[in-house]
Amino acid sequence: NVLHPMGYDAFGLPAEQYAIDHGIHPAASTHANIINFRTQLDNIGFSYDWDREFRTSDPGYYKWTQWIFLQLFAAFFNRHTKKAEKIEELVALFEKEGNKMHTSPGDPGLRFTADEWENFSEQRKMDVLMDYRLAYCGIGEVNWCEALGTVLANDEVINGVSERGGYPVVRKKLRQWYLRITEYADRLLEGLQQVEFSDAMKEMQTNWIGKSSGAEIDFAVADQATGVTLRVYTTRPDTIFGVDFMVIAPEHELVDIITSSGQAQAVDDYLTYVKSRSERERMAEKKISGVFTGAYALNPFNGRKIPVWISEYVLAGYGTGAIMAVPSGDERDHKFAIHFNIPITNIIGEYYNGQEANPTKDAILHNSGFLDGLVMKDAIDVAIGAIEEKGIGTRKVNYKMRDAAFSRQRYWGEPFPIKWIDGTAYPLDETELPLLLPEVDTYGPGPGGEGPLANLPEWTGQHLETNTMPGYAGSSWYFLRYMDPHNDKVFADRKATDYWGQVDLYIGGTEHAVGHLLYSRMWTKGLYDLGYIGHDEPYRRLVNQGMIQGSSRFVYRVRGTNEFVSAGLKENYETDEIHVDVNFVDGVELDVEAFRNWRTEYNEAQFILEDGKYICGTLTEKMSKRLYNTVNPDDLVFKYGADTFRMYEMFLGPVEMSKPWDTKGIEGVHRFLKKLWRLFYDDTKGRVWTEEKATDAELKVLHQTIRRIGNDTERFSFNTGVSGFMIAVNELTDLKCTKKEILAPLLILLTPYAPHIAEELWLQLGNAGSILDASYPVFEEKYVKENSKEYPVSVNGKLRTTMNISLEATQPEVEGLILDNAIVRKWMDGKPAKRIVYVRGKMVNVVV
RNA sequence: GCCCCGGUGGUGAAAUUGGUAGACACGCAGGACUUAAAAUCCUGUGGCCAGCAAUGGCCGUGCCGGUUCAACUCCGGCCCGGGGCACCA
Repeated sequence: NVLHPMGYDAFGLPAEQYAIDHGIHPAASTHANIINFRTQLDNIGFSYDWDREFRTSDPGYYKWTQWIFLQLFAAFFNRHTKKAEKIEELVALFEKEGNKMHTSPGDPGLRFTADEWENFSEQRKMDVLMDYRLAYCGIGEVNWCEALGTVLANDEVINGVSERGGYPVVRKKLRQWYLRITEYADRLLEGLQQVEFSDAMKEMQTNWIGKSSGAEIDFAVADQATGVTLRVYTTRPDTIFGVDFMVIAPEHELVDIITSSGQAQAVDDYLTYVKSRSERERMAEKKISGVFTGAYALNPFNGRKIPVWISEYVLAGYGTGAIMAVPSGDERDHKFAIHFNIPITNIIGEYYNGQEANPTKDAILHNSGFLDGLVMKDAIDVAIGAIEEKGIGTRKVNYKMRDAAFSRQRYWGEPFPIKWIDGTAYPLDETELPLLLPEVDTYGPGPGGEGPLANLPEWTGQHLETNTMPGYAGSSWYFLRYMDPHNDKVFADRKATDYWGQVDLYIGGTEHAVGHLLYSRMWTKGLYDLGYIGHDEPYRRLVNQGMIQGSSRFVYRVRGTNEFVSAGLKENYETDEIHVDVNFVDGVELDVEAFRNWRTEYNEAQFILEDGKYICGTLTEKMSKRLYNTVNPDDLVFKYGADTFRMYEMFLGPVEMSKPWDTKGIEGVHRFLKKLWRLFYDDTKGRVWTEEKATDAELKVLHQTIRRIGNDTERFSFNTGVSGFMIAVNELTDLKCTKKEILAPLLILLTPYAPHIAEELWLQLGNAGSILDASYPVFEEKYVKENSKEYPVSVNGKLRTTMNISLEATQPEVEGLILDNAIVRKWMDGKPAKRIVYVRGKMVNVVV
């Protein structure tokens, strides 16, 4: 019993941007695109269960996206039980014992007793709770994209520009909603051990989470009022005697406090410089820069004075925003020391060559006080022990992953079910869901960096949140909705989600590694913790399909002219490269006339040919309309039929592999299907299949094939599976085997590959019942007769017969034509039909 | 810079995990049927050498070494291509 659904993730930035660019409402453009997708999917003959179809932009769906958001809003992560729990339970604990057992993830320094909690104002209580919630609102540095007018998640920013559109992105402090995914860091890591993802995928997620263990250490700052300490995070406390300087991030809170008067101007200048640099510049050119604060920290073990510097290579957002620099062991620290002439202490003896840092853990420590003589990897624990004993630090685990930005200043997304009263966010009641996305006339940004909803008086009048949720909100739980798509009482009935359980097989691209796949894993864990579903990993097995790439063609226009030079001669001219529609190109040779007719500007184009031909340049790149290298599956389906098309795609190679689309070889697959057909029906003799008993040799072929294709299917090796069928058909042809006993079982195996032909032959064999799922799209079928001999000719799989046979009408024309002559003309290699007759339900007679 | 994944005929690729490398298909060459096409069928097709021939020999999975009776497969070091991360202490 297989759940094979399809639906549309229709909210989000791309859809809205497309709508803005084309001046239409996103709901309209989304709808038009869905209609188009559906037609193409049907054409290829996918057996999706369309009864379960939905769109994430439907109120009936996003009602539950909002509902799940409210559950996350009303939950916190209990670090002792390591799971999400209801926020009321936390409130009950606060009332009993304050927060001593549950420190605030958003404000780690916050401590209060039960009495203090009682005396907090309503607003204060809500503020405190906000710092615990799994979905929370806070002020944070975010990736702000001015051109898109919105905040982007880290994974939506590539090299300092937006993934969508390539616009500049800057850091900006804004009020934002977040998901506290960092609380799930360990669970997300552990979960990877029980799922079947590729090593590459697991590694991407592991690196993104970026768990590291070490220690936080407090260094006293010299000549300061008592109590001023500098807290650093390090994974290598064993190197503490090799610390030659400290570095704090430019945004660090101690910058103002510890900077000496003598260095004030220099520090000020440096901070100005850092501010002037965009995120992009910082990433592009990693210049060594920094400034001395004038202050010194004290090594807690030998009292040595260590200069404190400021540099942008230390990130404010990671660890404590401050590091202890060990130049002999860390490349960046080493370069910094050399650049600013800071003396380097060697603590690893001959492992350090004076030229470059050595990050080894195998050296024996020198110049290291009580750690002298220990191997570094053993010294780590010894050092942490001493640090904890002295009360100047603790063992500490850190993660690179940050909480996920969850709000967008856009229109086309789920509205937050949140009301703001006196600066405090209150959830709407469940009965108020769905909070409908209002109609708007324009999508321009609202005042003060707010979203378009802020322009609506009836919206802001109700104090509703003006941000909307990001594109990944709806896609974070849709697989659960497929299990129970029409339920209007709950997001999915527990019986349904328990029955279907995890997604057994998930097919998707690696681009989702650190986005969708991480977010949906977190949502699943949250719903599991709160008792709404019975499993905490959404996907049991993930397969990364390769991408079919486009093969682009270019023409070369001589600059400033309307003259085009063939690729082989272009070096002799100064030319501009122009993408040309691949449909005008046969291989690499341009159809000059088709090109002239393409656009009016080319009507008068002149060509400089080589050997009488115009040869185009080529490049393999992603398939995109913009690059004119798309192939429309409909055309190939029309020419060869859906079955040939499907089978050829499988035959191309392993599913995981990307490759340029090339129809070279599609004839071979088409020939296979025709050959298979001839085991059942002969061009001249008509029906040839029989009820005879099979021989041992024939049974051997059948059973070898069952085994081979069974194995190939298990291994996802569809390309070799296709080969398996070809071998079987060749062998059966050699044996002249036309026996139903052998052929019928093969049709069952063939069904996923060539469903229409398999189905039609199955029925022709007189078998009861369909081998296809009832939801399968059924195409037109034609049924022709020649001299009263019957020829079923599959139109689903579109096997072209030899058109030499002359066909006669056997029935007068009747009602409900499903074919017109234009279609038949293409079918019949340009020959028009004399008459098209619709008979016997779905059957059609065609006369040419 | 770091981390993954690849590299096999003219082409797409197989090789069930250490056991006859190149299955299957495309392309190409030759042949049969046909007035001729189309369709279909048959034969050959990694390279070099010997032979009229059946056939035989040698070399071959990016490069160089190693382990093994046996290596596309395992180990070490390079080269090239694709993808990911990017100052995370």
